Amino acid sequence: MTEPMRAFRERVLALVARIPEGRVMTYGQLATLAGGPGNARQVGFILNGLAQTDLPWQRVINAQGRISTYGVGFGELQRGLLEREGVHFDDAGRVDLARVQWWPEEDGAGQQGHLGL
DNA sequence: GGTCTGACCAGGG
DNA sequence: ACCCTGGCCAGAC
Repeated sequence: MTEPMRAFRERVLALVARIPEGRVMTYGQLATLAGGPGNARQVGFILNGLAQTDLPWQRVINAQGRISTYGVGFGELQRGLLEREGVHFDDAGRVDLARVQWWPEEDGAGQQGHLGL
């Protein structure tokens, strides 16, 4: 693995670790914030195998608000974990990103209107 | 090198 | 809302 890619991976994991309970981030969003816009697919690859770590991997979904892990057998688990955190899925199996997507900037001062406004 | 694949994404029909 | 397409780029052969 190349050095730049290793650094990218570390930044992605660091971001995932900061996602608050009940909130989510998308693959593309993580890629961009980690300094690799366009590397959304790599983020999925990086997260593969993280299901047994203490990182909140379940809080990463795709840009359409859908679970992307059914294909690798973690779909039901991921959805269950998120629902247990209070994330709501609609009839189409999607979450309302406008409400639950998390951006690091929210840490210090709330900016995004996720508080149901 | 070449080629295929993927826990993706945005756009178009 | 759906499906398809092209673009994307690191890994694995």
